[in-house]
Amino acid sequence: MISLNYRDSRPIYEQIKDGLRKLIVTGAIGTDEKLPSVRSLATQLSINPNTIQRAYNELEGEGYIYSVPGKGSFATGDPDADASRREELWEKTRELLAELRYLGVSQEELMALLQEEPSGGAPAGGHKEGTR
Amino acid sequence: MISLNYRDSRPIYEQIKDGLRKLIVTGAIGTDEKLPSVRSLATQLSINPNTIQRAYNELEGEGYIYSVPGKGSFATGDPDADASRREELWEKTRELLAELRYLGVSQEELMALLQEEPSGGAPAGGHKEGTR
DNA sequence: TTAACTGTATTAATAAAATTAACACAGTAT
DNA sequence: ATACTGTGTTAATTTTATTAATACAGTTAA
Repeated sequence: MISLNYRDSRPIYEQIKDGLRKLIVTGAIGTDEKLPSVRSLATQLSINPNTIQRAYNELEGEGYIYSVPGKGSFATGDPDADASRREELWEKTRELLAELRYLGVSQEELMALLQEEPSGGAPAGGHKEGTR
Repeated sequence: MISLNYRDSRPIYEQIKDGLRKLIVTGAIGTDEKLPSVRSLATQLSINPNTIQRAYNELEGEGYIYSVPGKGSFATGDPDADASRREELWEKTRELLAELRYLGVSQEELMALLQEEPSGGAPAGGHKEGTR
């Protein structure tokens, strides 16, 4: 489900955050779908539960998941509460595009990337309201 | 020229790398233009020269600058040697787009971002979110 | 040639951050 | 009742980042 790269300089909890977020935004983990429990994921990845909890906690703070004590953690379907995150991503994308252009990527290629099949991901239609 | 954010969890040398890279890929620092010296930038930012050196060293490894002992460090003009970096950025962009879509950004808005003036980076008005 | 720059390198000490460890508490489900 | 679940706390440990103090060699201009 998630793979860790210990040669990566980035902290483990960051890698976990990115991995889970990717699964969520691509739709691999659907709305209100249950994520692995803190302890099970810790066991699976052979790391400390506290590290997982940190990742989950921050993901919840960013609006990507919500947690119900005693039940579990679930993927959020409606993340629109987070406008600053969108601003941040917007700027980051702008910078990435600038760098890609610098590296010789043409406008046509970038256009093609944009037209790519959105990986079955974002639920274009409505979404279900969960218990929140 | 470069600003540091000590509240940011990211290491200083990473912030410096990103800042300089951004200046280079946007053309703010032109081809073969001289970068501030290791010591002067360290003094300017009130940090240790070794930290600057680390940033410069890694940027050189990634092909964005080249250094001449005794003379200085300069921006690279022809970075095409680095194909893996492009691959990495490509994938990163793909993930960013997926997340932006998940956050409700429409294809039209993304298209607009792509059409933006590549150089000055004129915001061309906010990308205010519509009906949600 | 001297003086003041430049990048580079090395080793050690210190500071900061991440990770682990060992628990405890309370809610949920079977 | 038992075994899950998320959450919280405190401390120890490990890893990483940063600083410190030098040194060496090439460059540049006075």
